[in-house]
Amino acid sequence: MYGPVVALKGMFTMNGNITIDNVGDFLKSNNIKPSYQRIKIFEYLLHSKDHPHVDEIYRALIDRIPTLSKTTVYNTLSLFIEKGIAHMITIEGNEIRYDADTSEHGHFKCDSCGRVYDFDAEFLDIETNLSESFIVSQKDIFFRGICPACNIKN
Amino acid sequence: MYGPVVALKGMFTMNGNITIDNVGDFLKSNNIKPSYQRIKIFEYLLHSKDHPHVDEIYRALIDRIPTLSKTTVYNTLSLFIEKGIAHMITIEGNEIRYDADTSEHGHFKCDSCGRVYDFDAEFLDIETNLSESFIVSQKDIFFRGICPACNIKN
DNA sequence: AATAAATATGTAATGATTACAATATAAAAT
DNA sequence: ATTTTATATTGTAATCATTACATATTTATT
Repeated sequence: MYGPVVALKGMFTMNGNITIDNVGDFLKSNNIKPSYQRIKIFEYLLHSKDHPHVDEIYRALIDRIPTLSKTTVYNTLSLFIEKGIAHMITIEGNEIRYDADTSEHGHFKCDSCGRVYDFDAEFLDIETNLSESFIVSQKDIFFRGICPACNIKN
Repeated sequence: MYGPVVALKGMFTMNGNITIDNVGDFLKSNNIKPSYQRIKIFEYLLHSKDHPHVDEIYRALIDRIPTLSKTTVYNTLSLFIEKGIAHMITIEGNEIRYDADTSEHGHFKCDSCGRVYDFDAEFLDIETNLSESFIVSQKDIFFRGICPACNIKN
């Protein structure tokens, strides 16, 4: 799961500005055939900072790809997750959000405005009583509360 | 939010065996009128270890409360969350689960069998770069992977 | 008991996700 | 190049959890 692709992953998730060609190569190197839709969807994931739902991705791309189907967005995201180049993040129960930044980081959701913020977190520091027999493949940290912008207003 | 009720909370969430009367008092002390449905729903939350969805709660209680409505389950859980005696936990995108254990702990979901395990985690140890202007009211840690039982099988 | 307030219920509506069959595109083979 | 095969995309319909809302029931108050 964490083969030589990891380096590429870092390269792409750290800076937000990459070209179409690179995304194609990136998909190929993860055993994903780089169709136009897949490239555009992954590009959007990379550049969007707000952990979009499927509907946001669809609405953002429908102008450029008039034939785009929501099913394709669902299928493509499932594929990305299966191949490990995107994460499904669990912010709230009834809306699935996606994140191309597969590096470990936390999410903060503001209960007032609904915005989702990223933050860095030292996952290695978390001490748990989980036995070694549990194979952990993904770690998520999720905080909620009131963000600075909303705190000032009220 | 963290008033004198905290002690009671601890009392109830640590051991699983309590009487109906206690739950009634507990609800009252949290400004919730203890109707029969509310008591039964909270009892089920307390005794179930698998972080049930609404549907599980409903199916578990419909025999004892034949007139029970799913809407009541939803309303009641929303009330519990509003009053701070239950948490909505975000295990996966399309299913909301509930937990009466409001003490800080992590959840592990097995990708193979789907079971959800609790584990203790030292939340205070988590170092983040979140500015102090963020008011954090809830912290969740969520791991996923393969549990020991499924690991042996495969 | 009568009135008012709070709870519970049932039905219908919403909205995200999935299933599935059909179409289109790309790759491989002859 | 044409046929064949596999892969990807699309659209429609079905499913399922959740919410909205109006009605009925229960509980509390006078």
